[in-house]
Amino acid sequence: MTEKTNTSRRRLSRPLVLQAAVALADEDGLEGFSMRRLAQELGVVPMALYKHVANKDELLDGMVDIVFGEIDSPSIDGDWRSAMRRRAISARAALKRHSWAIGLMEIRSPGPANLRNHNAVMGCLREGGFSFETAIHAYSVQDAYIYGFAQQEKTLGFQTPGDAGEAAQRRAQSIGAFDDYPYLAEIATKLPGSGYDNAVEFAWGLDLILDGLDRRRTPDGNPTVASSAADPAPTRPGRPALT
Amino acid sequence: MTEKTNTSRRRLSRPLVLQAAVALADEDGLEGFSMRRLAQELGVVPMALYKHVANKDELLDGMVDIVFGEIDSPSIDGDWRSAMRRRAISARAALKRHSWAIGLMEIRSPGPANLRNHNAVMGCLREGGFSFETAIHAYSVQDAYIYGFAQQEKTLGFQTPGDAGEAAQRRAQSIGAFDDYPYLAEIATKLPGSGYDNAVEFAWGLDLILDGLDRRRTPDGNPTVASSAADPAPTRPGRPALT
DNA sequence: GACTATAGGTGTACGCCGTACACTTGTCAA
DNA sequence: TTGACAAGTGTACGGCGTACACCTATAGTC
Repeated sequence: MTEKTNTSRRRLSRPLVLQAAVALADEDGLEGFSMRRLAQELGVVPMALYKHVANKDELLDGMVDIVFGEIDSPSIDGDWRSAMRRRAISARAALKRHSWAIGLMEIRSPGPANLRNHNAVMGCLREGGFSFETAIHAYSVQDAYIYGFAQQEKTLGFQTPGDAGEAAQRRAQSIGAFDDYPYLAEIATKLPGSGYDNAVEFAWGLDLILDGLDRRRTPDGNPTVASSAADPAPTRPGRPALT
Repeated sequence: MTEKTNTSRRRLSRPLVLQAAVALADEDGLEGFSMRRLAQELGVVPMALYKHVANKDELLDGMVDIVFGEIDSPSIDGDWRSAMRRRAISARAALKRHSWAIGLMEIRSPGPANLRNHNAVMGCLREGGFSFETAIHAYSVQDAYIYGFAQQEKTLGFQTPGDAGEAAQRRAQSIGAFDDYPYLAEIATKLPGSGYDNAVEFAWGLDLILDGLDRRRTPDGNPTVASSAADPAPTRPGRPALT
């Protein structure tokens, strides 16, 4: 089970390499992930990989785009709010499945799935009645929250309600910090019984943000950045008029 | 200017090592940062560092806690909202100064400055009238936003309004994606003239979140998690009663 | 079926990395 | 002056990404 478990025989291909790479990172995290480990997993010598990917960075780009491909692309028609909510929740799920990707989603140079998703988000907001400026803001605040939350969730590393409090308690006690930090102590003692759940936590903040966006969506909202009069969304099917 | 510019002579110390490490990471980023480079910068052989830090991980812990120390700790008395706003803005500033720390703030095991800050935030919320459950939510959504925004800002890498549009344009064009992604194209063409500013952007989302928190702060707010009746904050000066 | 071009797998090697372990040396208390 | 001990040194090991030259198995032609 440790050697060449995967994929019958040699004769690699780029998709096969990418897929094996994602699987390996899912298992071992990004620290355990190396070109040499991946090659071994594929039953091949390390340098063989370089016939299919330019280098490790480019490999990571491809892996990240696979994760992007697992995120719901909102449709342009329909309720912007529920579409955004669905996308955010599916993004959190994807990042939970592939938590090695969390630091990378925004760093690697964007692949096709990334571009498609981002275009769809922006389109959904524009067609949902957001001005250009406000759509940019809305985009920014949502993505910051999604990726930031995923990062936190990865760190704290508890998923079941039971674990949550234990983790907090272990942490605080290991520092011996209860006396100096009464409010942290409150967390350590109260969280265990509170039925804390990361999915609920994520939704709470997400809905707070979506509420706020809805409230700022109206065309008479505050244009915080220089903007001209009416700004219609790009013409739908093809390429918009771009001066 | 490349060799032993720093700190006159040998005779290291832990704070000196940490400080030099932060400086080096500020300059070269985390990729360029290695024990060997740091030792060289200090005019010392690599193994000398290990007399003052246990290993690279522990060194990173110390570096991160220095960054935490540069973040405003909110005071417990006074307006919770302005205190939270100040903390968030100072956190963004610190992460901008030390952008290498962005992926690390939540991963490394917490140091004293970290604990102090987190305790102060929780205290500020509790004394500001948030129920325990809501304070946890408030905490989570704020930190996710702050760290997520910092991550995005680091990636996009533009700071001056001028750069912003150029970066977007360069990005989109390098992919040749204009035709397929009209809404991304809109960003690429409109952002340059819009006076985009990361500080404004950050504040927009931050205020959206703080508005939402204020709206949910009232004691009759929705206790999403199991909670008993009245839950007073921990008694102020010393350690609260913890059953 | 034999021949050959070439895509794809191999072997070796280099310079980086973190750090274990045994050593020398500089400093300060007695 | 001495000697203990903290601090800096030198050497070495295994792992990393990957450059470069090499071999080989397949596929298209006759």
